[in-house]
Amino acid sequence: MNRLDKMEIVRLREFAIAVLGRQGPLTPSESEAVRAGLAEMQTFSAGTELIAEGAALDQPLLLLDGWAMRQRVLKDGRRQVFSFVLPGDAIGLCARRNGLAACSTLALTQVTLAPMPALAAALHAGTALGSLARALLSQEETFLYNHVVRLGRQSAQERLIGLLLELHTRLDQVGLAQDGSFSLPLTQEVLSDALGLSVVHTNRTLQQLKRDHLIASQGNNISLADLSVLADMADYSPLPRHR
Amino acid sequence: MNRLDKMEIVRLREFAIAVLGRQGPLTPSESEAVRAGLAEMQTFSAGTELIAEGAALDQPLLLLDGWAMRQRVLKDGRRQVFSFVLPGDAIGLCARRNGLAACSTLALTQVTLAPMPALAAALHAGTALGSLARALLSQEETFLYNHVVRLGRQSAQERLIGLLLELHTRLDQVGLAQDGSFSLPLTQEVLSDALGLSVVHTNRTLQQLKRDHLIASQGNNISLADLSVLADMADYSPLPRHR
DNA sequence: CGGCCCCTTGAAATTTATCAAGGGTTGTGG
DNA sequence: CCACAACCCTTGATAAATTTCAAGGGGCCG
Repeated sequence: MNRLDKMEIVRLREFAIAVLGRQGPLTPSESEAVRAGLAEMQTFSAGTELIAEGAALDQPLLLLDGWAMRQRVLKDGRRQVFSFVLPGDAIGLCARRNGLAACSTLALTQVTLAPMPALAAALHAGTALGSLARALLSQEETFLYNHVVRLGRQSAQERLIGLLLELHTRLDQVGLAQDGSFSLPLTQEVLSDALGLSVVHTNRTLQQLKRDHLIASQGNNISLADLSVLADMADYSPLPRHR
Repeated sequence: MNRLDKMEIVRLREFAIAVLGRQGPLTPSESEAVRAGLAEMQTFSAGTELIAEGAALDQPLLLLDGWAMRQRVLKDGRRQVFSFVLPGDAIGLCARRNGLAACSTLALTQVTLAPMPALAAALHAGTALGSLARALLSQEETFLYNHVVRLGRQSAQERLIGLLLELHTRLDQVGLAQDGSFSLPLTQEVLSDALGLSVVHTNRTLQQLKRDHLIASQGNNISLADLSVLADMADYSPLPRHR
């Protein structure tokens, strides 16, 4: 846990309110509950386990800053990363009573979270916050299905492009991408464990994409050269596939 | 759609009632609703699309007989099978309002289904049927996560064993496996599309398992020789991994 | 009988993993 | 301020897993 300066706290509050209000204005009582949650925001350092596999999902948290991931580790140490949790996403939100976590969630960077029981409360409501809560869950499901397709039926290059495009779409949605580029705080090892590849192969695939001028990077920043070309290469559609 | 003889209808009703009552006795009104649903059972032939990708999930159906699968097809024809739907499972059940199907569901064999709105109604109730409905959904989620691990981090042999063990566990749960053996109405092509392998490789992997006397088959029937040896080979645990 | 579907096989090509090692950067303690 | 460790990225060489291509066989059904 860590101190945030005042400016940062203000920024994160505004971010949260913008994200939660994406589907429409909140009701007064929802607003109140959101405000209360935001007052409790906390910061955790990279590597912290935010939710353990099998834990009860009863206290949704809104991720305000930083990245987290959902993962599982096999007996022999192999690891699979299921998904990434980005700012504006919820952790521990579940549409079922007594839901349990199917995998553990770890902070990938320093993260700031705020308890957001209002999300759970709104889940079955007809309000904008309710739609948002359900949209978060349904996106999560969609992303998992898309990930299965990548792992099961796509080449290394397609997997990588598909994942990068998905991350871009999601970050763009909350204002964290500019013109195809965004901060990607993942080691190649984490990326590999998400994509089901070896680190060496991930490295080479990334380099090939750079050589082909399809992506560029400096430090943690990555930039996707031509979204529509990339989307075509990986059979990627930014929106749910029906529609 | 197809005619069922009377004996078969009786058998399927009893099967449904046993499955739905697995978590405890139903309330009178639930019983009534279940009975009403069962009166409407229908049969569809193999290949029928039971739910289209993007369709509204508002009418849960209980699968009484036969197998179905959830799948998606890429632009170029590659296919990924996400999961199998076995007797006793629900199709079109969703914990969220206005949920949409993330993939399409197809009948793999001739199937018999009964509308079961009582499952949706019970989702947020404290009754035994409510627990069952939630258990069905949470199992489905668990299976999907397990499948991601298979595709991302396991070898062909591990994937195959893991899937066969999962199918065995699930069929055993509803009385459709005897002593490690069960009916497996899947072509090797479907199996391959689930496991993310080529048909040829699936075929060879299966044969190797047979040569090693780990499995045996005749026709659609498969039999798993030693469940604990197999479980060990594929890092498989029949129950949710926590516990 | 012919066609279709599914399973099987061999050979070759391709993709991906593994092994081993070196380089760069960063943070930390001497 | 330097030395060292830890971590991450990179590279080359080799091995292994998996795919692709091509073809043949068997069973089932119209």
